[in-house]
Amino acid sequence: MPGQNGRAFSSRQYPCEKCPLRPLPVFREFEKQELAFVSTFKKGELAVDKGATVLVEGNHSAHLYTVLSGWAFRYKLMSDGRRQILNYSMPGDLIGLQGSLMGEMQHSVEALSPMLLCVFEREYLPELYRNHPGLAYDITWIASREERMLDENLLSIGRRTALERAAYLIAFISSRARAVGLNGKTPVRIPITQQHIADTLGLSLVHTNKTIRKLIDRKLIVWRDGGCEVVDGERLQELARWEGLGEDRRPLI
Amino acid sequence: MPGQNGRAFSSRQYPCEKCPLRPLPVFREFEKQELAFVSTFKKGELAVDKGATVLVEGNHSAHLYTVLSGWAFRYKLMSDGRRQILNYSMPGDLIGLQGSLMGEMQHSVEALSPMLLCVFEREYLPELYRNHPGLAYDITWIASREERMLDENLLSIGRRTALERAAYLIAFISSRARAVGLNGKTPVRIPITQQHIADTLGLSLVHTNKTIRKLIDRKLIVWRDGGCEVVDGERLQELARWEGLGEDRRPLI
DNA sequence: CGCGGTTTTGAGAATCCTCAAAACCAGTGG
DNA sequence: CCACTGGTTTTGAGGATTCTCAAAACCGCG
Repeated sequence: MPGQNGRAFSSRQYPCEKCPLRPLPVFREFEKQELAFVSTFKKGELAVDKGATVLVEGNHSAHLYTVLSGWAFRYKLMSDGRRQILNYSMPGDLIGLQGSLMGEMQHSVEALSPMLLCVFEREYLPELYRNHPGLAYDITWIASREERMLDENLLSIGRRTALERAAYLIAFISSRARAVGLNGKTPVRIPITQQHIADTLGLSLVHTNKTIRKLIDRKLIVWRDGGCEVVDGERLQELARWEGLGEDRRPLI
Repeated sequence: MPGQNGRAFSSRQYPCEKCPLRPLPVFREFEKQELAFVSTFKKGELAVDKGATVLVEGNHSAHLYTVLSGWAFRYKLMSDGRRQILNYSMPGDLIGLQGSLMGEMQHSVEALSPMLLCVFEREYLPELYRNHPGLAYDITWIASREERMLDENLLSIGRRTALERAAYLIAFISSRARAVGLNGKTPVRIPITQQHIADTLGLSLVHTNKTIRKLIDRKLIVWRDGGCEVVDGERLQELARWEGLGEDRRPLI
């Protein structure tokens, strides 16, 4: 049943055994039985359009997703409309864990590009914890990784200057994208607008624009096709005074 | 062996069965066998002085702690000394989970007051996951709760005005403290300096002082004995445009 | 060509910063 | 009891950053 509300449920297309992400070197090897369970845990796939809302703050979601392809962002709104983007999601990332654990979503998620999501049933989570301690550990690990990213973002918004912040954000997203193989011969195009950047950095749109322009003028990034590409990641990272991702292999649920 | 480095290891004083925190209504009931395991999981207690560093960024910690009493804060430093406080810890909170899962600590923790900590061995964590899925779930839940708090803090720093931010922070800490029964007849005294507040809100000390003063002048808080007390939590929350904690019962490891 | 979304520019105003010094306060030692 | 000390809070002032308002330019798309 395609098309409703920017969503389309498809029957499964990628069986977990042939997951296009799993072979990537960032993801740790899985036991055969772990893979088997994940496979039963997976209910199907969901295609969402660019701009579609995947999860809504305040809702009680029955599902949990892993991004197969595409980009999204997680955000919170204040009652008067102020928006804060909390983090970005890209292939391999889990979406909606907080909601699955705590009942109610405390943030919303919106697609930045067309996406393909693996859908998992929240109600199988207890079984996962009962019978697959390794996977349970992985899920905690993933939650902890998100926490680490938030720590870093908090440091950034709280203590970096506008220019450093912008440099950090773009270097950060680009590093993560690189880790999941989103760089072909040409660098990844990060599909965000300056409004998204502003809402991530805690700056106004106007000032964000002037800041981004500096990065462009210094030839650290380019802006094209409604998105941004990193030209010189090294200098970007240096400008941000950022130590880098420092991530090893990680699990993929 | 008391005294070294502001720490003192004591043999166990509070057996888990007589935990002074567990009876509080915020904490969910535990199964007998869960309690038994937590009891074996607990290695002893650690007393730390005010100002002592409990965990250091970059270190590989063998332990995991639960706060029995006292206050602490979690923070990150940039190479040039800028500090960002990420969150506060109070009785019932777990400390050092990130380090236990990911190997290396990505933040430091410092005591705001004398503290008593329950010490757990990190190496028993796999056993916990293997034999106590309920507790494993709880740990993930706790990680997720921390993530939720960080989301909220990020929204605050990114999108609230200085006055709203200060109001939010104090209302937030005070709500959490109230939940774990830190309010006697008189309101809790939050043992922080304005420098801590500045480093949490991402503001300078001078501006923080002027902002806090407004809260005092409006009789929303008082400042005394080197700390702050909430006078009117309702109006504080309203001023911050904050929805409140909205927390149900939670596990206590 | 017209349209909506996005980026860019300019300008004055508000917020927030740094620097610098004073006031305050608890604890320490004379 | 008093002076001294270090940490914390307070005040003032000028300057930098960032904001809001407003409008223009740009750009892909129907």
